Amino acid sequence: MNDVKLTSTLAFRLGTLGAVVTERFSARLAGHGLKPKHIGLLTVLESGTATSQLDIAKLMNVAPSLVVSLADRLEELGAIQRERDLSDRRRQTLTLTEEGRELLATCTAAAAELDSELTDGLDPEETEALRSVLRTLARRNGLPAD
Amino acid sequence: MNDVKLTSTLAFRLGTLGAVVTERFSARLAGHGLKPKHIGLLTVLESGTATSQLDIAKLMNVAPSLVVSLADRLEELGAIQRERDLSDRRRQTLTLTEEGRELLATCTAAAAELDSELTDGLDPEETEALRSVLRTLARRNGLPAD
DNA sequence: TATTGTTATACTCTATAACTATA
DNA sequence: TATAGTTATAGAGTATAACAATA
Repeated sequence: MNDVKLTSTLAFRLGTLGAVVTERFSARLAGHGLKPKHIGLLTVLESGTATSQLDIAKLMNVAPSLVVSLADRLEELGAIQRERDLSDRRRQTLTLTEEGRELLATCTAAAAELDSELTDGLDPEETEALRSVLRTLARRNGLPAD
Repeated sequence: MNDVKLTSTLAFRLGTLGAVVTERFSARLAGHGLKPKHIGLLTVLESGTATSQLDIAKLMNVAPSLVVSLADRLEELGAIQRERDLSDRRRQTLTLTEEGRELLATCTAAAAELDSELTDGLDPEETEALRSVLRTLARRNGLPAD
C-alpha cells in the first residue's frame, strides 16, 4: 500500500504555488496593462540573450505571432524600440529603452515585495535554502539562471 | 543603483518553474484525456474537504460551471460517482470510486517520477529543505497542506 | 526557395449570465 | 425568494496557417 499524497509531491506544490504567485504578480501588473509574458520579454532583452523576434520566441517557448503582439504593446508604452536590422531587413531588432528599464525596475520591486510576503516568518536559513535550490532548478531546466 | 534581477526573485522562479512542471505533468496526463484541474478535483475528494460541487468550486477557486464539466469527464471515466443528496435534492455529492483511487495513484506515481527528475543530482539535504519549505509555503497560502 | 515578421483564424480554458429544479 | 447545479455564451490567451517582404 502506497500512501504518498499527490498534494505533497514537489510537482504538485511547485505547480500550485507557481500559479498562486503568478496570479498575484499579474494583479500588481494590471495597472500598467501588462501581463507576465510582457515582462518575460523585457527580461529577455535585459539579459541580451536574444534580440530578433524569432529568437525571442524560441527562447520564450511561444509562437512568433505572440511576440508580435507583446512587442506591439511594449512599443506602444515606449518600453522597447523596434528597428529593422540593416544587414538583414527581414529582422526586427528589439531594444530596451530607458523607460523600459524603469518599467522593469518597477516590476522587479513588485516581485521583491511578493518575495517578502512569501518568506515573512520563515527562518533566514530556510529562505536562503529556497533561493539556492530554486536557482539550481532554474538553471537545470532551461530557465534564466543569472 | 539597484541591480537585483527580476529573474532571480522567488516570485519569478516559482512562477516559471511552476509552469514548466505543470506542463510536464499535463503531458503525462494527456494519455488519459485529463488535465491538471481534473486531478485537482480528485485530490479534493480524496482529502474529504468538500463533496458538493459548489463547495468544491469554492475550494478550488474556480467557477461552479467548470466543476460541472470536470465532473462530467471524471464520471464518464468512472473515476467518480455523482449522487443526489437525499436531504437536499439540489446538491450533487461526488465520491471517488475505486477506479478513481487507482487513477489518482497512477497520477501520484507520475508526479513522484517528475520529482525524481527534478531532484536528481541535488544533495539529499537540499531536496529535503525544498520539500520542507514548500510544505510551509503551501500551508500559508491556502493550498493543500497534508 | 527559405526565412522573418505579420495578419487572419481557430482552439483551449475558463468565467459570467441565463435557466431549471429544488428549497 | 434563495440556492445548487446546469447550459449557453463570451472573453482571454495562445497557437496554427496564410501571407508579405526580404534573403
